Amino acid sequence: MKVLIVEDDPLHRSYLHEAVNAALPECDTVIEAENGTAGEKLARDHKSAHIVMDLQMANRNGIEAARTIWKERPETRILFWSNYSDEAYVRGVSRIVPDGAAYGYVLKSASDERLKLALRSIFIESQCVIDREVRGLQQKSLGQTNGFTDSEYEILVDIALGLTDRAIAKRRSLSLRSVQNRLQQLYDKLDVYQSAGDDHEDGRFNLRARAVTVAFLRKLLNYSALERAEAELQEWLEGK
Amino acid sequence: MKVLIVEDDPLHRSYLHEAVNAALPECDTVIEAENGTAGEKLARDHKSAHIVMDLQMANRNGIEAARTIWKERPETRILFWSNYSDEAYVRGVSRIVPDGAAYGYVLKSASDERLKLALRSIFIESQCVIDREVRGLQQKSLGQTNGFTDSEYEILVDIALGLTDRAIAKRRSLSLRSVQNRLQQLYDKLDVYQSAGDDHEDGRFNLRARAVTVAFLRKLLNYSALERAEAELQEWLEGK
DNA sequence: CGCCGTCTTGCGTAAACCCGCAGCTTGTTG
DNA sequence: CAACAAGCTGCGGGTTTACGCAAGACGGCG
Repeated sequence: MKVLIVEDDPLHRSYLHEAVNAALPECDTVIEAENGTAGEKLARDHKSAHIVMDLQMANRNGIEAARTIWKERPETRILFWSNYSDEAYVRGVSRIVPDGAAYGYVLKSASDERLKLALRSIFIESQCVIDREVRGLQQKSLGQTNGFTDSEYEILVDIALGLTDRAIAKRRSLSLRSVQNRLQQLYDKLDVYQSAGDDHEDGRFNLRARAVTVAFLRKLLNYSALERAEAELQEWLEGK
Repeated sequence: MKVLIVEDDPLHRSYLHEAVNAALPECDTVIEAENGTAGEKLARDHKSAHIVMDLQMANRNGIEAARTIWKERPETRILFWSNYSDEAYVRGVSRIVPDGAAYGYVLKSASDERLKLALRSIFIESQCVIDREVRGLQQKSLGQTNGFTDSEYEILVDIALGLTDRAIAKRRSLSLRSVQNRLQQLYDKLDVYQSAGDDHEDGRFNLRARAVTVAFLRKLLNYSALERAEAELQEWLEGK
């Protein structure tokens, strides 16, 4: 058995290396990549079926890399190992995991024990292992309670990118008014109307900009989500 | 000599611990904190004069912590050790360093050697050591070439927070029109007018929102900068 | 001191945005 | 099938933005 480790940070990389050796005696080879691009290439060359992947790497982030890897070989097992459980990441990951694929999401703050368990469960037993904290987000995100619909999230991204209502309408094939409806829905859920109890009418917010910031502060959005969205936008712009 | 290490990640923390021991034989005690809040407390209790500080920690980030520490004891020497050289961080740090204080900014990607050298230079020789890459940003940021004025940066933050023109005017004691002037200046510098060469008039951007995103993608802003700005905003709102 | 560049401010306009009202299309449920 | 909730869309109007034009204000500088 071969395991590929894709991770920026040399310290974490060698820690992972040890953890893999300790948890998987049946693993005879460990290879390492220090960014997403290299990771993709190695995965292809070695036909890796077992990958431990960091999200958030400078060069090309884990989600991008995982996406192309899964596109080529959907049965690949990937354990995501990340510092954060931002909703943006969680959403990003669950958007790209192929049907029935075995994968995992473990936080870096987890104990050695938990990491090793996750490694065995995913790579040997083909089980999905999702960190409890992350799991919570996923639930909330899928169930509607307090969570955001896909269309709400979509429009959030669109205004975050700086599109006008008209442009959004065109992109999503909606009428202007519908776009604005969704915006209002979004403003509602983000609770963007004034900072709590402040009744001065002068301290008003620009809802559109405020919504984006609030989303950021709540980790609904983060840098990597923006980056991806921007790339998609550019693509769309190309295609007229 | 006593050294205080403030760092989230246990791996990095122990790495730093070793590096300090190796670089500074004159150091007899090393204490560790795993977030900003704990760091501040330990610094106070131990009257630490030598600190290695991570930026970007979950609980309370390094800039906040450094600010309060420096407020109490401005002669404290702090070495910032960070993964990133976002302009937002660099700007954040240089805004809080007291006159004549010895401090350093080293990237985590630097070699062992460089880290050790920096430790000695700052703690023993009271020199400032700024990573070359970071230095570049600082220059650009101070010299006007291609960089952003303080007032431009200020208004960038204000729209990022989601304030209306009117609110900004009030906050910064300007007329509405002046605020809008500065905005235009900002839009200019960020080059927010249409995505390169696209002459379809439909693909237009909402300049205000777009500016924020572009700033984010260029790392002029980041999460921690937003967080701080938001806190300041709330303070201001309190004070009517 | 007069010239000049930078910054501030007011006026005015066209466009974009926020949003209530109301008619329609759907999918769901008893 | 009737009833109802949920989402799409057009209309209309009050606000906010973006920005050209032009008149001061302030700070060098020859």
